[in-house]
Amino acid sequence: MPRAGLDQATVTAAGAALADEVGFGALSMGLLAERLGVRTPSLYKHVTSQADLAHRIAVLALNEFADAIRDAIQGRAGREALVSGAHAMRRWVLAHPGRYAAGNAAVVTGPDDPLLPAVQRVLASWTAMLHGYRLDRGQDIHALRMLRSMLHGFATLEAAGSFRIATDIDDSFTWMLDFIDHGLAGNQPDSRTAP
Amino acid sequence: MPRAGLDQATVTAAGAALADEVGFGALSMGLLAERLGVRTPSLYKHVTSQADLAHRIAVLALNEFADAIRDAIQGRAGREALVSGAHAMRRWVLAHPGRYAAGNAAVVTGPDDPLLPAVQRVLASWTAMLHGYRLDRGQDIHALRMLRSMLHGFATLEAAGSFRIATDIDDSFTWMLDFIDHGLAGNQPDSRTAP
DNA sequence: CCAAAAAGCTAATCTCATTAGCCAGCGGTG
DNA sequence: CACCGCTGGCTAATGAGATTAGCTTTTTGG
Repeated sequence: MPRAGLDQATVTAAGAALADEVGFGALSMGLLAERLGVRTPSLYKHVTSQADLAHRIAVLALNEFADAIRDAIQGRAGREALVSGAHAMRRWVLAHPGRYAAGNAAVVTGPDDPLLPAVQRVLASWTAMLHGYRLDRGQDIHALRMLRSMLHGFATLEAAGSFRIATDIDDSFTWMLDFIDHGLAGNQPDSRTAP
Repeated sequence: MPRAGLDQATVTAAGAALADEVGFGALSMGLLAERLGVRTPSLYKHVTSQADLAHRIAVLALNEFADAIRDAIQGRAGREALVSGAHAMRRWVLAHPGRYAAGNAAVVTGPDDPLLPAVQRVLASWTAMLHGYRLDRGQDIHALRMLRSMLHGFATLEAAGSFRIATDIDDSFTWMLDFIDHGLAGNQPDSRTAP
């Protein structure tokens, strides 16, 4: 019988896809093996452990995530960049909840962990976007943390189904971005939208 | 030999304490049993399953969480209430990471789930706090969602050790609360603090 | 003091992750 | 074309955890 022809990348990609389908927490070696048409122990020829698999999925996920945000911010500035980037992030998380969870659960293991550059890429995009607001020195780090908190919090709460009231969640997200934009733009409500 | 004298409440409380110590994810029936000086199967005389235990911990946690926020907001309004409540929440999460994780992982199972009133209590406190800002009709729900996203996001990122830069995290938290307060107060930076 | 309910315990089952050891397909070499 | 070594897949076995079954003994109401 011919071999399945798996390799690290294939197994990782399949794991990521499966995590999106069944939830990162429900991802198991057995389920993944079945999905790949192989017996469970065979997976260990490509990943050293379930933790290793999870880490590889996280690296893959964070790079895709970084790509999505970078592309959404490209060529835009200020409010445009904020809104585009934030919506891209939200869309990506809703489309890839398992990958997002894997990325959040991952821990940097050492100085040459490929997770590190992936994380940096995400932060670099947000930082570049914030530069458009020309904040005072020292405010950048606070604004970045606030932005991350807000977007990450919104994404996880939404993914967890914690927004239960009927009011449209899209509206809340847009409202929140407006709030941030106005605040960052220096409390000058209409300065950016007036003709 | 005398009995250990356990009951549901004791087991749940011990489980919550253990979750705070070792992390909610590392909580196991065996570890809890050992902590209580009993054999693992004995726990099943008090909780029906590990999922049941986790749910009970979540209910306990959310009620304690609600208490902390209610107490912090009591007797204050506007910025005072926001800052006090937010700091109380942050302090509570840092002191009880396992409980907080249990509360987040919990899912409402039915219409008479005791988790429901606990969640409502938390939301009610935040809603009451926001009333102090006299927002326009329809804005409340958006502001509430933004507040939850921001605080939950900050708390989870901080608990996960995701804020790695040296800059003081306390400062970022305070900066974020100022940002929110200013925005909610209607983009009138000094209207609330001027004599 | 007695009987039933409650709370512990041991032994056994099941699900998973992981390891050990065997065997066959594949690619390159003579 | 036959051969060799590596690699990827397989079966069998181990070990941690959750959970269940069934037995025993403390507790408690009468």
